[in-house]
Amino acid sequence: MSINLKKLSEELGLSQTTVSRALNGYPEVKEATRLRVQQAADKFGYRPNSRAKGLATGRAMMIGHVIPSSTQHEMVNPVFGDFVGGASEAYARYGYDMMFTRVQDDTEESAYRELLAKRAVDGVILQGPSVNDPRIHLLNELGLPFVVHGRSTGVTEGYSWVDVNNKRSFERATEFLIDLGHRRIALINGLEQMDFAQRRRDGYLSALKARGIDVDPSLMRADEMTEVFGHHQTRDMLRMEKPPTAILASSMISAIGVRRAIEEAGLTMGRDISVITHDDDLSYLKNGQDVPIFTATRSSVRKAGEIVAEMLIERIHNPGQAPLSRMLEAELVLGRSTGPAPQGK
Amino acid sequence: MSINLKKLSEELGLSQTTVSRALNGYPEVKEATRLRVQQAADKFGYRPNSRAKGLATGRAMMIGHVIPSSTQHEMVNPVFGDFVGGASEAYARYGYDMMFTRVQDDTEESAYRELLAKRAVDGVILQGPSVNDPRIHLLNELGLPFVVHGRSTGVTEGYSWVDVNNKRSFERATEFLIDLGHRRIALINGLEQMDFAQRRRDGYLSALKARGIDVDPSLMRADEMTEVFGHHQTRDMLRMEKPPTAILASSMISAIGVRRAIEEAGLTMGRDISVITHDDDLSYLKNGQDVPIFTATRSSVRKAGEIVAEMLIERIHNPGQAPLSRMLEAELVLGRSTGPAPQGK
DNA sequence: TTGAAAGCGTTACCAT
DNA sequence: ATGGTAACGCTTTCAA
Repeated sequence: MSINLKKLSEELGLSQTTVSRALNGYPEVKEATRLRVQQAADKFGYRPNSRAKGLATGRAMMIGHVIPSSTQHEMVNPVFGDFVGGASEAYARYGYDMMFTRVQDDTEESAYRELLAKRAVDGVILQGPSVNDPRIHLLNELGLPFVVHGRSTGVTEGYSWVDVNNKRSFERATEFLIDLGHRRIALINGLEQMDFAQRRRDGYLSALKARGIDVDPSLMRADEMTEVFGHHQTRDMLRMEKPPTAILASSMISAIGVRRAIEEAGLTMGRDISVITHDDDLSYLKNGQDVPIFTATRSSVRKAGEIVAEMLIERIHNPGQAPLSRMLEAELVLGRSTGPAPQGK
Repeated sequence: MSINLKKLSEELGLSQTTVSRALNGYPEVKEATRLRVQQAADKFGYRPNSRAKGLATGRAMMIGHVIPSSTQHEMVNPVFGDFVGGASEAYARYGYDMMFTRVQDDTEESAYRELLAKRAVDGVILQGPSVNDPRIHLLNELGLPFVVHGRSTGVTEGYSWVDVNNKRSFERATEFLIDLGHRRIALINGLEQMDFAQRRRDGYLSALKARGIDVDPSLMRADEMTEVFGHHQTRDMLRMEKPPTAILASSMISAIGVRRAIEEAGLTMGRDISVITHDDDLSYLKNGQDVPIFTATRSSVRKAGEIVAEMLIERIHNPGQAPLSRMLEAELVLGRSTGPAPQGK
């Protein structure tokens, strides 16, 4: 059996109380004692049992992330990794751990209830909110501290959120393509009920309208952002009478399918057609001659993860405080690369 | 305050003992009683407090994953998501939760010690082993149950592992390119000290040698599998006097950089050059005319995650049992697509 | 078939 | 500045 508080205190000839206090930095313990305790603890590699500590303090020091299996591909989405990477960074700073629970789609609601009932977490982060997301009401009702990454159009009650300005990002990306001379710009978007997808679409439409360009609904495709989806939609659009000359892809993963379809069609990227998408930090390309155009929001997502996590911890520490929110501008990098848009055809 | 065992038992006019037994399926409780207890529990939404339960049973019902921050980009790697997705599926089946701990690179060892000392997890999964990975000895020494995803060449002591046959996969991919007529095949590999990278390289070399093709070291590049890396190496190789006609990329992410560099160079994929990489399930492309060639190992990785998790749980339940191991063949899909390799040039 | 009570390893309150 | 002890919420042993 490993060392515990009782053994450690016996070893030191002190009470458990004093040892505990010394280790937790309580001011009333004599400095000499604290030092002695600290050294003994180090020597024996003592760490308080987290279950016991949690039971005694009532805090789990754990943040929950619930992943519906339909969003399974989300975990595969680099953006998910970026977000989680940022969040875990913040958790580590405050001594929190991060827990993932995978649930069947129809069990998501009970998953939150259980997390709370089991007292397994001190709070949760809500990822990928849909329009009118019912989970927000549920969590408010449960009184489980949470912060949403993104927003949920239609929800009227208060909630804390951190979001990237998706609308503005896609507006700018679209404007950029228009500036390059493109007129037939396709949008490969995420599932329509996802809040971010709506905002991105709004940005796209807003840019087109501002420039007086007709919106062609057949150039707007929305579904789960898989590679297959990107491929099929692009293939179909390239077979149209007037195919798009540029494609704005809502996800790095679906963009892979987009590019595959372009390859298959025998077209050359950047000459016959332009693709613009979320991407890694591509500043390394900036000085290149034939730099592809792109938006770089991945680093913004990472930062969002950090901010969401901090906000959540803040809310856990100060329960009952009014909802907070924070809007982030995406770090956009729009490079010129594709030359003028293909004419006519 | 939420419902707990005490309140529930008072509500029922039974002892905590009986209620606990009823809920945990002990045989000695009368069926009528069990039913009554079960209904009341459902009604009040009672769930045992996981900290208290863990403290009483000595089991955390939690599996740990330690992520060194240098491997941070790993989380962004789709393969990481696939693996974790598979693992969490298995965890859920057995009632385990999944915990991530992010650590500074130099703190990784103490992270495991702490996880054990705090009794925060029942076992851990070791991901991304290097050659001669010191963590294996550490975990054996600590007696913390673990299973390695991958193997570690050079480690002589026993350990449980699940691995995909990386060597054979890359051997077959290389053979396939050779069959298409390619002679100058580049390998964009992961960090040399990673065990999987060595095995992949071995497979690549083995195929070249079997066909009597000279190995050109300048066509072999190895580093962290980022997009930037894939881009830079490809750009450099394309500027060589005798550039490669095919590129075998060890990661989907670096392959994105590879393709970017090819675009920049004004080359057309599948005509001027072929790229083959790990990828999603691309069976959807099978019937296409200009199907790109590829290997599909992502589904294998997912399955590996599931198997690793099951093996770990098995080991947690039966401590002291001899190490187990399991080798998986990657589900390879090698489609013909690129036509003959570019001649001369 | 049921119950009382002793743990599990902490923290925190109340004394001293 | 230190110690005794209750409490946290559950499981499990021992009795009945």
